[in-house]
Amino acid sequence: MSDKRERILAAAEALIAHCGFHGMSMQLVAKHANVATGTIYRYFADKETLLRCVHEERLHEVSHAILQNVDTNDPGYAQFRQLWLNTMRYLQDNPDSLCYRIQYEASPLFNREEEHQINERYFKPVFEFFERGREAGLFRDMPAELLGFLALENLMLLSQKCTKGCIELDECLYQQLLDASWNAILKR
Amino acid sequence: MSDKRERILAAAEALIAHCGFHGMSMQLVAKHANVATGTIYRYFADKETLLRCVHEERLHEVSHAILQNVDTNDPGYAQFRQLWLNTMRYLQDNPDSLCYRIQYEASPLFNREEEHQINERYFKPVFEFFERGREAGLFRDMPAELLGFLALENLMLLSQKCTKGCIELDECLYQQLLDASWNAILKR
Amino acid sequence: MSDKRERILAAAEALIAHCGFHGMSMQLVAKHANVATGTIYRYFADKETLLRCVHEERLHEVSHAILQNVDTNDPGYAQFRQLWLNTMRYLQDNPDSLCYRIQYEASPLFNREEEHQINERYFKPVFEFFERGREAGLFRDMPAELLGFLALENLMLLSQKCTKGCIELDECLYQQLLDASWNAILKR
Amino acid sequence: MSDKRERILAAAEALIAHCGFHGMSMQLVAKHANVATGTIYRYFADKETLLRCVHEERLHEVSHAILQNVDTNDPGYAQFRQLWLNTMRYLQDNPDSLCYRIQYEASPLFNREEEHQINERYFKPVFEFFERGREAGLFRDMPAELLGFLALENLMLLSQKCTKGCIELDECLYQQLLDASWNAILKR
DNA sequence: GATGAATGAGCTTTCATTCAT
DNA sequence: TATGAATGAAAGCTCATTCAT
Repeated sequence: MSDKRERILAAAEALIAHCGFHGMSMQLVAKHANVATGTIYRYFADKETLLRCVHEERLHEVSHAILQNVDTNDPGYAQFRQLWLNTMRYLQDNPDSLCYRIQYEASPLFNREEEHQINERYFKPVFEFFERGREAGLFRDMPAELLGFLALENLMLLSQKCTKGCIELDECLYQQLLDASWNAILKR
Repeated sequence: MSDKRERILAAAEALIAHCGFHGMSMQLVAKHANVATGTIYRYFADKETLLRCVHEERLHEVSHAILQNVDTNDPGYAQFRQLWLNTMRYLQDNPDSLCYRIQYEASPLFNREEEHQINERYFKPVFEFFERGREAGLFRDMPAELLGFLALENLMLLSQKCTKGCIELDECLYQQLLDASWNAILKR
Repeated sequence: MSDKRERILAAAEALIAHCGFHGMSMQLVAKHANVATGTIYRYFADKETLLRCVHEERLHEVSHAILQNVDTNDPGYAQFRQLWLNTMRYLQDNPDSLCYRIQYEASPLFNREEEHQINERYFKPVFEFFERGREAGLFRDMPAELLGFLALENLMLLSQKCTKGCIELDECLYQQLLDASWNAILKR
Repeated sequence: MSDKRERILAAAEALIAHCGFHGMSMQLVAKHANVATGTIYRYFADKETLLRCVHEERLHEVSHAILQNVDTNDPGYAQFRQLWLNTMRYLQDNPDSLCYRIQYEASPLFNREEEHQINERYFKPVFEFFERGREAGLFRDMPAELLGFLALENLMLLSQKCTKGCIELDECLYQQLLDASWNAILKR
C-alpha cells in the first residue's frame, strides 16, 4: 500500500505555506514528498489540479474536525462553543493548512462555484446549526452562510495573525474572542 | 513629471488581483503600464521590492480613506460608525487593492516586522481610538490591535466574499454587520 | 497464440502516420495496442527497433502485394502493367503504411545498408524483371534499381498527395499515369 | 543588423535533416544557431511555427532557383530542360533543404491548405508553363499540378536516394533521367 | 510471460534581469 | 532616462525504459 498521494498533497501544502505560491515548484514538491517528478503526474493531471485537490482534501478534514463532539441536542450556546473551540483548535494546530487555504482562496483559482460546492458537500451541518438558531430567534436575521462566516470563518485571518506572530493570545483573550464571536451573531 | 511609477504599481496590483501571483510577470506589468521592461527597474530594485511597494502604497491610501470625517470629538459610536463605513466603502470600491492585499499578506513576503512598521506609520490614529475606548471602559479589555482587527480588519475576508460573488449584501444586512462588529468589541 | 506483436506494430504505424514521429509515444502505442507498456519491450528491444520492425514488416507485405499475378511468361508490358497496378492499389489501400514509410525513409534511421538489404531480401524478382527488360533492349540503359524507382517507387509521393487530398485521380488520369510511367522507362 | 532569424532557421533545418524530427530540440537549435534558448521565442511563437517557417522560407528559395534563366519565349523543350536542370541542381546542392522538406511534408503538420497556398504564392509561373504546354497539345491532358509533379516534384525522392548514397548518378544517367521526365509528360 | 507504477533525464516554454543603444 | 533585445536558469510536463509483482 502506498501513501504517495498523501505525501504529495502534504508537500505541496507545506511548500505553499512556507514559500508562497511562487516558491512551490513541482520539482520541489517531488523532492519533499520523496518521489520522482513524473510520479506526481500519475496522481494529479497537472499543477492546478494538485492545488485544487490540496484545498478540497483539507476542507474535508476541517469539516470533520469542526463537527467533533457537537451534539445537536445540546443548548445553542454549548453547540456554538464547541464549534468555535474546534475551529480555533484546528486552525492553530494546522498553520500550514490555514496559510495554504487563505492563499488559495484569495487566488483566481478559487471561485464562487467551488465555494458553493464545498459548502454543500462538507459544511451542511454547520449551516444547519445556524439556520436553526436563526429560526429559533436566537441569531440575527441573516443567511446562515453569513452567520457562519461571522462566527467561524472570520477566525482564519485572526489565526493567521497569531501564526505570523503579529498577535499573541492568552487564555483570557481566548475567552473574550469566543464571547465576541457569540455577541456578533446574537440577536439583540 | 512622470506618472510611470504609479502606472507600474497599478499594473502590478491589477495583474496579481486578476491573475494571481503566478500570472504576474514583469513583462506583463510593463505592457499593462505602457513602459519598457527595463524601465520598471529604474523605479524598483527588483520584483520583490515592487510587490512590497504596491502593498505599502495601498495601505497608505487605506489609512487616509479610513480616517476621513472621523472627528475625535464625536461620541464613540459615531466615530466607530464612521471608521466602519469608511473601511467598508474603501474595500468595496477597490476590489483589486483588497484582493492584492490578502494575497500579499498571506504570502511569505509579509511578516511581523512589516506589519508592525505599517501599523506604526499609518494606523496610529485608528489604534488610538480603540485605546481610548477601552480605557473609557467602553470596549473589551484587549490590545487595541485586536479590537481594531475584530472591528475593521475582519471586514477584508467578508468583502472578498462579496467581490467573488459568494455573498450578496443589501442595505439591511449592511446595517446588521455594522451592528455585529460593534457588539463584538463592546464590553458587556 | 498471441497477436500482441502485430497489434503493437499496427498501433505504432497508425500513430506515426496520423500524429507524426513526435506524436508517437510508447505509452500511446501500448494503449492503442491494448497491452501494457512493459509488454512492448518483451517483443522489441527498444523504440528504434520497433520502428525498424514496422518498416521491414510492411515492406515484406508490399513485396507480396506487388508481385501478385505477375507472370514472367507474359509479355513485358503486361507484367509491367500488373506491377504498376499492384503497387498503386497497395499504396491507395494502405495509406498509413505509405505515410509511415515516407517518414521513416526520410528520417536518419534509414540508410543505404538497410535499403540494400531490403531490396535484396524482398524485391529481387522486381529488379530481375527490369533487368531482363533492359537486356532485351526494351528499357533504358540504367541500373534496375533506377528503372524500378522511376516506374514504381516514384508512385509513393504521388499517392501521398492523393491521400492528403492535394490531388484527385479519376479513371482516365489513372490510365495516363500508367502510360507516363511506361514511357519514362522505355527505350526510344 | 542581425541575422539571428536566418541562423535559427538554418540550424533547425540542418538538425532535422541530420537527426530527424525527434533529434531536433529547441535547445540544440539554439546552440547551433549560437543564440540563447529564449531568443528563438522572440522570432518564432513556438516550435511548430518555427518548423512551418523553415518550410515556407525554403520553398520561397526553391521557387527562385527553379525559374532562373527560364525564358518564356524559348521553345517548350528548352524551357522544360532549364526547369528540370534548375530543380535538380537545387536539390543536389541543398541536401538539408530536401531532407527537411520531405520529412515536413510527410508529417501531419503539412496539409492540403498549406500546399495550395504555397503553390499559389510561389509556383504560379511553373504551373503556367505546363498549362500552356498542355493547351498547345504538347503535354498530356492533365492538370498542370500533375504535370509539374511528374516532371519535377518527383525528383525529390530520387534526389534523396542519391543523397543517402543509395543511387549514384553519372552524366549519362543524368541525361537519361531528363529524357525520362520529358517522355513521361509528353503527349503521344 | 505480462503488468503498469515508478523513474528522472530531457523536452518546450517562460521570465527576472541585464545592458548596449 | 528609457528602451527592448537578449539571456539562460528554471519552470511545468512527457516519455523511454525498468522492475517488483
